[in-house]
Amino acid sequence: MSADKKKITIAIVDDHPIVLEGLQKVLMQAYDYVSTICFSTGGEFLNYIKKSGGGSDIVLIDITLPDINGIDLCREVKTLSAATCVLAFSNHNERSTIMKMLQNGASGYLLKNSSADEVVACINEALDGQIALSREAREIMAKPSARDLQVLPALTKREKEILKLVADGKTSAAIAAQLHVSPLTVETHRRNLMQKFNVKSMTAAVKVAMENGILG
Amino acid sequence: MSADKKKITIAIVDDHPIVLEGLQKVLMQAYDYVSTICFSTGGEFLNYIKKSGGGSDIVLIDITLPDINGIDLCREVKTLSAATCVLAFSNHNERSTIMKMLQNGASGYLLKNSSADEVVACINEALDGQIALSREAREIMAKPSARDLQVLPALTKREKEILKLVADGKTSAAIAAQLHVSPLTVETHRRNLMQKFNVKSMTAAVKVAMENGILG
DNA sequence: GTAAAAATACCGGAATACCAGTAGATCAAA
DNA sequence: TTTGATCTACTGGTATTCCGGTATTTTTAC
Repeated sequence: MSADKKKITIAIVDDHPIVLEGLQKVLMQAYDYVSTICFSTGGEFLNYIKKSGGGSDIVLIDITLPDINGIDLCREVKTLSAATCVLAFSNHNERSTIMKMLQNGASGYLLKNSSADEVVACINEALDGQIALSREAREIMAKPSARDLQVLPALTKREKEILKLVADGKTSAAIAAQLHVSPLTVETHRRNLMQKFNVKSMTAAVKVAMENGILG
Repeated sequence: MSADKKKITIAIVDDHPIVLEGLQKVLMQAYDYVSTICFSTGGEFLNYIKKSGGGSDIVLIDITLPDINGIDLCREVKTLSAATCVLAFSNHNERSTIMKMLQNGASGYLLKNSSADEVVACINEALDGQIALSREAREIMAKPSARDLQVLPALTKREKEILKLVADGKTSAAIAAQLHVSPLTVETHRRNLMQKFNVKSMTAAVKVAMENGILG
């Protein structure tokens, strides 16, 4: 892989100083003409884009950040500066997370356990206009589990509210009293919830909801 | 802080090559007389201890490793080589995880978002024979939440089995048939489960169990 | 302004879960 | 070997959920 002749700018947004150090070291070794610029929060990077007018060629974004999640940050970056290639650099190995990043305009996804070579290879692919996934990310995308394909039911506000109260062990009567509605209404919501989750009892509905982070 | 005159050996066990690079860079800058040695699995490090007879002065261990968890690895390291100071270097910010590491003989706990200075300071403290916690780890230890203090009920094999089936939406009759016992027995287990979790319905029990990773 | 979605509400009845208390059988550890 | 924990099982009764179908009102969105 020949080094790029024109100077490229790589930004890194990660709140782990040690990771910042490691990436900088790896990138300096791999590229002759590169400048790296580090940020520990999403806000700092967005400010930089606005002030510098254009931003970096590449940005590596951690999913977990102190002020904003990497998925939303990715969308904002692409809105402000469409030319910037966003690569996720994260520990999250859920298929749904990778999907969300790509949906929001990311050019690729790197698991944090990627080797230095892999990181550099992915950056090159991204610069080349391709979608760059690290080895493990590719594997995750290749074999979706049954759970990945299961479409989560869209719950209404009221349904979520009632689901939470049911999960707290409250009876329909107690919930009705608390929400100032008829117990019969609560019963209807329960039934709709079970239908949406495609389960036979609220116990199972709570389990599925917990698995998918809808509750708690 | 004056640099140590005698040569110290720092081992790092982490399956993230970038973190390895970063730590190496930081340690090289901070210490004149230091040699670092990296491992990406717990097994590799244990082999190294056995072969080298004694191991390193300090070892930084990630909690999440491919072959063994950092807590068990810590215990094994201390058994093989009591003189080695173990420092956890992890993303896990649960109070219970920090407690478990300390219980198993760790000399300290560093969150991965620690600064380079903090890492060096903690290593020095550990070398000095003290317990070294990073700023955030100290904060976590200082204010335990209600959930941290809540003692999880110890469930028997059978209880776990029945809890899982209940969470799948099965009725007592169905569970009884599956396990070849009386439905009345299943009812008794249900009641004991609710009592242990201190909740009023199995729905709530499932929620608490899911929150604490008892259920898949 | 109108159609779709959501929230509300009802009936009757069957199924199931929850409650309180008790107790024999089994098995592992002290 | 005896004690404690676990698993098993029962009686009898009450409370609650779940099922089916239906329908009005309020919000939301195009």
